[in-house]
Amino acid sequence: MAEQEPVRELPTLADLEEVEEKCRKLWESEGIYRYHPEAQGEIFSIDTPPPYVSAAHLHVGHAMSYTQAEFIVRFQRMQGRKIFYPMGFDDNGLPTERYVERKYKINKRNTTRSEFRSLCIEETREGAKTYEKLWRALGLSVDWSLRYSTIDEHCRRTSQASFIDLYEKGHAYRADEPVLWDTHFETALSQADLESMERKTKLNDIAFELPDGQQVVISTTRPELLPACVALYFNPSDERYRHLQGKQALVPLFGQQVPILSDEEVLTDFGSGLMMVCTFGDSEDVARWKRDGLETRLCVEPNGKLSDRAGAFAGMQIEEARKHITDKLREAGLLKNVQALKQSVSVSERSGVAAEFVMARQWFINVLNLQEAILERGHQLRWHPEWMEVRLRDWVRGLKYDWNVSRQRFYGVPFPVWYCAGCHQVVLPPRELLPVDPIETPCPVEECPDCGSNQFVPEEDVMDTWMTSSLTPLINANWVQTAGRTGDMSLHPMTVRVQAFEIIRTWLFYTLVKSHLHCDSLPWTDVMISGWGLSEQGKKISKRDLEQHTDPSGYNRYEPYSVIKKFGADALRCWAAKTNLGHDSRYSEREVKEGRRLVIKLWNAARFALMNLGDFNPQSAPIPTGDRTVEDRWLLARLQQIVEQSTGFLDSYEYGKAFEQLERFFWATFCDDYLEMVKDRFWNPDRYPDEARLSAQWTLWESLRTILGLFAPIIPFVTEELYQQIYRSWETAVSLHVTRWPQGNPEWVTETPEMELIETILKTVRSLRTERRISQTKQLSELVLDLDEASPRRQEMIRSMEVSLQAVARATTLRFAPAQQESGIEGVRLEIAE
RNA sequence: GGGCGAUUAGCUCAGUUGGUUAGAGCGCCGUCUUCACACGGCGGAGGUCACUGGUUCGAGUCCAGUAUCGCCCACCA
Repeated sequence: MAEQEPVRELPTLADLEEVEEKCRKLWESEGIYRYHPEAQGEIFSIDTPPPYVSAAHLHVGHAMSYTQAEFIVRFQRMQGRKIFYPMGFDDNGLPTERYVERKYKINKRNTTRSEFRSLCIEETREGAKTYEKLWRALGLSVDWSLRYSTIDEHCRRTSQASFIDLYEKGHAYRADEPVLWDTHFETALSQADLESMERKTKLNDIAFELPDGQQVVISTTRPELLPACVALYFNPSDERYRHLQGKQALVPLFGQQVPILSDEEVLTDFGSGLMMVCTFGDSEDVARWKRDGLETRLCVEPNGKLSDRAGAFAGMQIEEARKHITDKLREAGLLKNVQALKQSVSVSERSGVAAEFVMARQWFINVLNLQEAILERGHQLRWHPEWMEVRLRDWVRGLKYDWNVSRQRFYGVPFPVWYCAGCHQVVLPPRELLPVDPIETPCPVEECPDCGSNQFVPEEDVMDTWMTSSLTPLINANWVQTAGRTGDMSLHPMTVRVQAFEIIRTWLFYTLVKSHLHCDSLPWTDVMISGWGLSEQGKKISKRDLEQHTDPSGYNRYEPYSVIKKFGADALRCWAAKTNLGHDSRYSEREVKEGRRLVIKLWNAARFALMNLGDFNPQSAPIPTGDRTVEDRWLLARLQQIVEQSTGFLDSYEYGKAFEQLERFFWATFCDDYLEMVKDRFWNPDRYPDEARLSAQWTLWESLRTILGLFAPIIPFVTEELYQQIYRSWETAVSLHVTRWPQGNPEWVTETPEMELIETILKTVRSLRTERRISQTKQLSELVLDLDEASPRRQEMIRSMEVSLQAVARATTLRFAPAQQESGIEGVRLEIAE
């Protein structure tokens, strides 16, 4: 125990911001979030999303999901676990590149790789500062010494080692195939980079000519792909076209001959029942091209313009070409019909442009052959909430392609690969050289082991950003053994992955794949999936929302840092705590204000307690629970129940339920009822034996301390300050957040049947006061109880509780006499007098 | 077209394994200020628990179906 005297008075709460700042400084200077590898105990480690720093349009939704995870961290820390809580930043990827492109008005074509990269690095550094400032302001109990950035040396080494390991184990392959392509960023994409979008389009019926001069009509939404047309298909059961089997048709405007083939999957009732297949309009075209060995006639260039194959239309963008080709067909009388059609198309998630197919040589990771294994892994995880698992299941079952990991971009981790100029053999560097950039580093191998050539070509592509972020558990566990980094493979699998639902198909899925392939294990044992914070209207908070509501004072109601400035981090956290895990939540400033009210109420309740503890010595012998007054035992019994429930809820990630019942208990039971009942013992000490007053003091002292502990994970700041002001000098822990989670006391559970009477009388008297416009705190001259019709047993019980009843009514005297008002207790009537 | 989630008081939401007159906060109405807090206390009004059937002694809670909203997925060219 410390030497200093306890604070015997709490000031009124003047400045919340100041209190929070004080706590931040304390936590930092005491290093209470530090991970201690050498300490004893069970590890609780958290794999938390490294945000895209450049997409720095932070809103309260981000604050919500990070905070929800952090409630659990604080709880587990107080449970005595060794907390490993790193924070990462994801600097790779198209979001960063797009941000830089827009900010500096540059693109892939008019800048150099190194210039582009340095701008990205600069921007991400700035972005990371904004995030770190917010996370600290929010009170996230992150160990900042464990931070990583997906572009830093350790992460590059880890991703490159991952690639090499996968290659050596035969899970990575290079293939020249039609790949999903983003014509804006001019890079390949993977299936996970797509999202589907509804759009209105036109279904065009176009006439093709047969050798005999007859016409057949096909239906297509993409007439601009006529130059790429390689076949027509009909359904073999379709009598209209059966006679065409094996014949050739002439493509209008472009003149190539294409075979007419049949396929059972062609719908007879869609359009004319005759479809054209191009290289490539969609994934179905790709499938038929592969299956039937169709010709390859690409007409869309990587930049989204039509190639020379399109003749007069070459150089036009797709949309533009569509219009011109349609016009031309119409002029020629070959456009037989046009109808509106609603269509869902795959677009690139990052650029929003429709995905095309382009032939390109790319690196792939085998995932199609892992579907069963990953489903099994997914099932081994403990999901919170459980129903989120179906999102992974649906995604894995719907996989169509292996994972394309090549990106024709600048800002990302390079492939650690050279190719032999002679025989194209893949050449990999030894692991100790990692990370490498093959563009800047000469190939470490002198001559090709296959052909002896000493000329090598570097791989110029970078890896998909998920190649790195899928490794966060291995980055944290220092799988590649980077010197000087904290963490080792005892951390893998980690305890819990926390993230929102939309990246289950990417981050969660790919991470499962990586740990499965590298370590034959799960990456973590638990996953905690949060929902989204939405606008008041229930919509995704957009960049425009953030910009529109900026008022001159600099306050923006969706911007978490200004919310914290205005209402306090504790208040914002309360809002996050009110949303059940996995559910979206409409942001509501009202709810944040409610949180602030709770913080203030807590302060004031503590202030009240302290006012009555001036002569209390916590080192004296406690009064045994059994010897305390019925009110005190009643409070303690309820508190014990709350302790047990809170613990159970938080253990199963149900912070929302824990908070809800705790808040209700604190406000209604502790403040409104218990504190009111206990006042009389302090205001009129002469009516009570010393033990009754001491009983109240012990109960206040212990229950307030317990309440602070229970609230600590949700509202860490104000509870810390109260701990420091009131309890610190009597305890050893430097911070509330490294004290043990409240255990309560099994002895607190006692039966207090009398309290039912007291509560009933309290309610009735309050009601009468309100009805007669008497202040609740005003001392009444008299409480009259009429027991004439009560049972002898009840009479006896009531008479034994005179002091309590008088106290609860705040009456100077208690008299038994006839009365008129129903008391709520059978056979008992009462009356009050001012 | 398939899947998941939601539908409970004016608003935002709780309602554990089906069990007596369905809860909270905000808002509203009324009222109370020497003695923690008016960012407070007390009292009150307000709900055919989306709809239709079914199981049951009994359903907001279980089953089937319908509708509306949101999200995810899906090749109808």
